[in-house]
Amino acid sequence: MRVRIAPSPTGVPHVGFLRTALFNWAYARHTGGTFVLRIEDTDLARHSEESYHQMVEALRWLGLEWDEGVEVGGPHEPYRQSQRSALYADVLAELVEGGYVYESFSSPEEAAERRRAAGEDPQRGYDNADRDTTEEQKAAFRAAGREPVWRLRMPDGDHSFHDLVRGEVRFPAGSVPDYVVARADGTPLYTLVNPVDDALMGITHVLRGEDLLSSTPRQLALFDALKAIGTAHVTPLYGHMPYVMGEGNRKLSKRDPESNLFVHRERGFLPEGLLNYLALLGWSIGPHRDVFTPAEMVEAFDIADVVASPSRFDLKKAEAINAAHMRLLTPEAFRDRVLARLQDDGVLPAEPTERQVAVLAAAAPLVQERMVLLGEAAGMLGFLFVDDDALVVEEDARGSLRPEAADVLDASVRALEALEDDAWAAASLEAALREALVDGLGVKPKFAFAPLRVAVTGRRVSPPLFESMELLGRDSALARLASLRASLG
RNA sequence: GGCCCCGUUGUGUAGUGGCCUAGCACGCCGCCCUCUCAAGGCGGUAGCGCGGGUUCGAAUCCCGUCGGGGCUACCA
Repeated sequence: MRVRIAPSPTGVPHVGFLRTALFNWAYARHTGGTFVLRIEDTDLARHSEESYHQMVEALRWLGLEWDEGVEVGGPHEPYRQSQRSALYADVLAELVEGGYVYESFSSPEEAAERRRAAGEDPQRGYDNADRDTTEEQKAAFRAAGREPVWRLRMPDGDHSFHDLVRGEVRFPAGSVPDYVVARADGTPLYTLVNPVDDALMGITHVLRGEDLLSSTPRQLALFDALKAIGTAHVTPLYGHMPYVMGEGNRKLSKRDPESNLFVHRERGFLPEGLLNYLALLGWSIGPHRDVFTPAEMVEAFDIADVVASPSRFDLKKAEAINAAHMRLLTPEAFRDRVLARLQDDGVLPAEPTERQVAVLAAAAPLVQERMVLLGEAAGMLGFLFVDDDALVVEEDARGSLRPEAADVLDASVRALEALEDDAWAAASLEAALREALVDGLGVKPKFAFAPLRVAVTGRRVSPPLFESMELLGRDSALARLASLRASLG
């Protein structure tokens, strides 16, 4: 079993493509087959090296490692079409020799005109009229300075095949015209190159996007010819993945930020979280369950279980799945990922101090089930790694303060200062503050602790207050209480 | 226009003739818990596009219809 993905590096990595890549990868891993990465960069005008690197990076970030292909090599090198021109020229020559392709001099306008003259819809395209052009006519065209393209002669009759996800698909005779496989100058088109590479690389299953469904009869016809000339030995089975939709009723567009894998990474999705969500777009691991690991997916995945109908990319659901994966992480793994993210965000240095490492280790478990995305780490934990006088009290936090905040802070400071140094721990802090504020001032817990949270963390939402104060330490906590108190006048 | 694909609550799905008074998850709403926010618990909201068949029985099979999408390049 050999599958491949063949991205055209013309943009940023799109989640729809990545979902297709994921299904290919999972199927290969499930069956013990081989996953190939080939780059379709025949259209030099549109592809970019930067985009190529992004494709590779995106696949690796998601953990979709390929067994053969660019960067890792393999028995069918090279894996970039732009470097395989000689191969295509050979195959084209053999197709010409075998009479499977022919020279076609009609321009699109001429074909349309003939359709009109015959009373047909000109939009039906080329009409196979050049199949019988005589050598004399060809000579005349050439004498007139005209150049032909090469077209594959489509077999007569209906074209049907068994799609791995949709079942039997049939195209009636005459609905698929002979199509162009190479330009006049011999440069091959995608229509030739894609099946030729699949043939040469021994691809057995082509799992690709639904947009290619209607070109399948043409590729199957080419495969027949390739087999006849000895280039292909097996015809792959085809399966077409449904679209990933965006807002409204349209495909998730390249211009839609949600389509860009890197914006999700930047926001702090876990690779396994996003992978899990992508898998849910058209596949289900089973009833009553939708959170699973890549390994569990590999174990369960079968292309036959992919649904045929398009699905909408739902960021809310994606985030919920990611949140579940955050909680699934071991505390150590979670801490490590948070550390890396905090470093990326400039909250912690590349070489954190022992103290910072210790604080993070103690703090991470406090936020593991409060975070949906890694990107929230800086906001949730930043207060632990900032100097007291540099703490920013956010606007909405300050705005949430009630009139009794000053009294609460005063009482808190008094109670806290009375606390022995070795009693500076969450449980005793809570006991002391409850006594002073709830019992002493008669303020409801909800309102008693809010000003403290704002003072200590600068935010309305934070890790648990007493644990936070313990981590911060006595001096820092008291300084922040005093600071907010002073700003209240 | 032609051809192709698709059609279960707002979203993703389970469902392959009786287990379906259609399950699960996300979302949304409410309640509980609670130092915030989460997490967790409980409850609620909302669906088989429509019309005909076939059958004792249809979300499941057939036909039609409507709706949506795609393809229809000397792009990939």
